[in-house]
Amino acid sequence: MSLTRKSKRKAGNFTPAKKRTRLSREQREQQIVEEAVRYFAEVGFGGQTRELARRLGISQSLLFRYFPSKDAIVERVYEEVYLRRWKPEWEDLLQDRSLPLSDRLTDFYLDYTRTIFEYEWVRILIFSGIKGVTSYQKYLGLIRNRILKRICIELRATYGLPAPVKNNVTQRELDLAWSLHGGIFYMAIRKYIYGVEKRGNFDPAIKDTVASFLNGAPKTLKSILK
Amino acid sequence: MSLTRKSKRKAGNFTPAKKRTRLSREQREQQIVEEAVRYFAEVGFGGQTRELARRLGISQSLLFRYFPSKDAIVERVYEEVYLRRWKPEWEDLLQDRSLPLSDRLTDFYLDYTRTIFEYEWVRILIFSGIKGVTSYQKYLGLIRNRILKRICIELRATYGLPAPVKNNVTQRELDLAWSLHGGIFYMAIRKYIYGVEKRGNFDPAIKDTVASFLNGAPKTLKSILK
DNA sequence: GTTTAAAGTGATCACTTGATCATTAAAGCA
DNA sequence: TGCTTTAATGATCAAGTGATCACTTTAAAC
Repeated sequence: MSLTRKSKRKAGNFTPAKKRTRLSREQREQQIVEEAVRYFAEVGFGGQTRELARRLGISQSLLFRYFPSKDAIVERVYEEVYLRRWKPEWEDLLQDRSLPLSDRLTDFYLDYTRTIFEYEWVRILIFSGIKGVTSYQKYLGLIRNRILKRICIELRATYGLPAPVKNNVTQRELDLAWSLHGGIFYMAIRKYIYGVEKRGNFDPAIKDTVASFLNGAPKTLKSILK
Repeated sequence: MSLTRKSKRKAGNFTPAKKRTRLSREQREQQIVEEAVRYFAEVGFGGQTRELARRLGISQSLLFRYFPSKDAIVERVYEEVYLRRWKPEWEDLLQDRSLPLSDRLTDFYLDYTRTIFEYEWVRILIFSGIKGVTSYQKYLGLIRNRILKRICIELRATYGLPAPVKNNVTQRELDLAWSLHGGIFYMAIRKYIYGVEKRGNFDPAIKDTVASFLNGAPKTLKSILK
């Protein structure tokens, strides 16, 4: 490619019969955000505004009429991805003692992974960790406090161990719950980050993992809690 | 800042008494690689050659006398990080049936994590996944074939299950081993990617995780293998 | 001390990339 | 239909960014 910028400009002679589509503020913004999620999930946050605009079929400058900067778009992408995917009913399900714990845990992880195991979600989550963004740290806080802590409490209740004082579980218990969670989440990493997993359905693997955890953790827990 | 590029050049009048250090080809190359590992681990592969040169205290152009392109530097960083950390003795340890399997598994994961749980290693591994680099896919292949498959075979031998034909274990068995591995590896991700873990020593968590796995997996395995 | 091979540098190129702004053109309203 | 509002655009700026190359300097060989 040897054309200079200048000659490129001059070359634009025949106008290719374009018609501007004029959307409402809200519609266009929504459209930009959706495409930004897709685009940045694919290429990372190093992606260019020009390419994003091209995919949207709009001019690059229009992006800056909706967002003050690229960073603002990125910030919005986080929001979109993290906040829209938390189901409060997960917490209820986990502590519904009318069901066996094995059913609760299995159902939770089947639904959790159905919600989370998605190309865009997993990749943006990893990208944001790398960029040092705190949104995902907040998200991990939710997992820890709303899910894993709950799991520890229910494990104690189910296997005849003393209930924790003021819901304070020990670090070692929590670590055990993290290893369950991490084992399941790592399936998503293998699939969406490394592309070494082709299958779409992890349900059998998840069921086995939860079953194995429930077979083994109680004994370990008992020894942890003396 | 309103200086143009041109005026900036002209402004360089007093020379700050610099003395070039002249190293041998091998020494300088080694130095560049080492700093590149540190630098790219910190900021990702989007980092600039100018900044890398600044950290090395050399001119940016010198980098291109040692590597034909930035990509070549990146490629070298992968090599450095992946290939130098595989210990063949791990495979021997895992199949040494004179030791109880629980000892073998625990010792392996304690040593594996001591080798791998390092800022540079974990971050570059994640970056390379994002860039679609195949080196890490190869690495995951090693884990799968040399470690996890071995673990499945030893589990069968230890718990009186039929040995696999030609060392071919089932997908479900392998998934279970992956969930152990992922659970442990996810600790590193939480620490080095998300920075939500401050402690340096994961040994107790690893011991508990392995113990819990060995308590629970055999029963699940038996049902998997009918 | 001189010579000289090669390590090292500064200036510069060509291109990229986020951001700005004067201008253009759709759509709603009179 | 003409008027007004504001969504949308193209050209352009300024600061990067990887890469190149003619020239400079160092340290080992003689």
